[in-house]
Amino acid sequence: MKQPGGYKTRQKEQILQYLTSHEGEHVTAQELSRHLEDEGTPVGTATIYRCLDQLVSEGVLRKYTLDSRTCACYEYLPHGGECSRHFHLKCLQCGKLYHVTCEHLCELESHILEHHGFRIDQSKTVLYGVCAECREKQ
Amino acid sequence: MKQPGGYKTRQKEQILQYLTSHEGEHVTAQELSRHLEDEGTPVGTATIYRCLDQLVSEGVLRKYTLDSRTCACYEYLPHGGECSRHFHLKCLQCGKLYHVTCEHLCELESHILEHHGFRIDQSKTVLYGVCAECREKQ
DNA sequence: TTGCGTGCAAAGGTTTTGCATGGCA
DNA sequence: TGCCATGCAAAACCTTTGCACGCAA
Repeated sequence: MKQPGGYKTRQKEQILQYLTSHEGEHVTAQELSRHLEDEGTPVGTATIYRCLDQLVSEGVLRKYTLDSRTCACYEYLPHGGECSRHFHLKCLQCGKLYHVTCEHLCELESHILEHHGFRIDQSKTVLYGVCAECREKQ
Repeated sequence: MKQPGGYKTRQKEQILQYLTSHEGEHVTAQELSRHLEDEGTPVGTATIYRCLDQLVSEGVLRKYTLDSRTCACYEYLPHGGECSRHFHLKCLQCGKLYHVTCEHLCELESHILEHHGFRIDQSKTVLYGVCAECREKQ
């Protein structure tokens, strides 16, 4: 999580606006570019990538690289700072992101720290899998 | 998991040989290419990718896409894939990847499945944090 | 001999970089 | 005014594809 970030520009606001209105979904740079063009307010590719990177380093977005896609996905993180206190479960099928606060996970964290010497950074960690809803559909 | 695959060639054997001798590590196509060139037995890029894809579809290798890397990683699956039930811990500072097989993690998996209805896919999940070595340095 | 495997080069797609210009504060 | 942000184009990368030739079975 860094400083407030630089100037406020039309491009930056539009990019963030799109991401926030697609909470819980993963968005690619290309989708974003296409959307902004359709809106009649195109933004250069380089700018899109630069803004996304900036938002990621500010902790506003999270960057994913899913196997199914050939390109990176970005997702808005709604709960800001709170996300460092719980784990994230990301459904590979519907793309939904679940925020889980659970003693088991806290225990896991301390177990790994004590027995494996590794301090997990919850804000960077995402557990991937398939959620209950999607499993029922099958 | 498919049939035995086609002909046996020098290139195919060397690629598999490298992967098996680096069990537990994530290898990229580029590293593989570089290695084979250093050995004095270079293999064309296209061939490398074609062989890797083939081995993945045969279930011999697993393909990853880690966030930190921009390219895909491949890993040999020692026991036909089913027994490689371990989690990955990735150090954000030194970049090292740790493979952890631990009952605690298996329990965690079943806990999340039972209590949260979410089936974790270990092959897609990487726990990020800081390893013991890097923490000592600080 | 048959047809898959290989290597080269070119194409394709995503992301980054250089540089001059534009715009916020 | 001082910087950062933007846009364009080109570059840098990773991966795939087309095609002629090579080689395993």
